[in-house]
Amino acid sequence: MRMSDLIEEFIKDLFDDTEDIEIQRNDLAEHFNCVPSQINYVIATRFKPSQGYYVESKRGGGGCIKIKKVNLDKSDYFMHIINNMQNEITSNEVDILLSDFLTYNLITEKEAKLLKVATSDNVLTLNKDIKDKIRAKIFKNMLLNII
Amino acid sequence: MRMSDLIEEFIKDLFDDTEDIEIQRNDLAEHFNCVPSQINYVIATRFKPSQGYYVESKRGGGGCIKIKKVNLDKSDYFMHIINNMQNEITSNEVDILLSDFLTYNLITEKEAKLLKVATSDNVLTLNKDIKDKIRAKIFKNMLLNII
DNA sequence: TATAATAAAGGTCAAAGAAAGTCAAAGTCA
DNA sequence: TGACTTTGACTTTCTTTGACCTTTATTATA
Repeated sequence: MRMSDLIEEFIKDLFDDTEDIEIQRNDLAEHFNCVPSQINYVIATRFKPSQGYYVESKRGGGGCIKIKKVNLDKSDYFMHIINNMQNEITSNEVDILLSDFLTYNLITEKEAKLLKVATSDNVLTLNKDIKDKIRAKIFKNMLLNII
Repeated sequence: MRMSDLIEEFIKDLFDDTEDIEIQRNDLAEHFNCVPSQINYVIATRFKPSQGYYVESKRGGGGCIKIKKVNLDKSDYFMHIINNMQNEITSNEVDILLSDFLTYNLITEKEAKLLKVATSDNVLTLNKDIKDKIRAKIFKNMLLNII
């Protein structure tokens, strides 16, 4: 499994029953035996606002990275995601959203599978720019129907 | 025997008792001493939706190709539909199929709705010729995952 | 005490690496 | 000859790594 996926999982496990966590970049990097900037990569790709996370950090001695999960009720959460989604989305981003939805039991496995399939790269054989737009449309519209 | 046939056989043997497998293109190519793109050829020609397979992949470090096998015996009717569908379909034709599926209780209302949304004209804002092709792909692949 | 130096975080960005995808030319074989 | 197969150069996507930068806190010093 990919290092970045492990780190992502690790961080998500920290949200046990709180919605606010704090990590130290260097410690985490050491724990995973990777360069510190990899933590930034994971946060940048897996904890974006459009995925329902807010991140803030502080440098200097005692610095840290705080990640906050927006925790709304089901339909608000979806609306948040839908509203904050750009009008394009990559299949990677879809994967991450789906895994979040599943984690919080917002959708069923079957629905996740259908969302995934309908928006997958193998199915949407189009140029990248237009593909990501169509994907976003399909995704949003399907989501609206699942709510 | 042809290389492609050997590779096909090899992959099919991986479906031992699971219906989901994962391969690494480069490893497989190395194993068979062929160029990596030959794996794509095998997948493209022997693991099509009409043959009951759903494929997805991911690039980059730790990337892989996942193939899912659909059990056809149970769903002759679906396979018949998938097999006989041209590689393009209009939204009207989708409607007709969906209403048939519902009539015979092959899918749920919810699934029908999702199929409809994901393939609707409003969502697939593309030129007609390409639109009907993409629609067919989405439809087939979603169906495979509903079976 | 105010200031300067140092240490201790975290941030950025681009290059390198690791997969898989595409496409068309060349080869094979019935 | 025409359909299928093999090959390889080139592309795209995603991840990993590292050198260098900025911000903040602490400590030493005039």
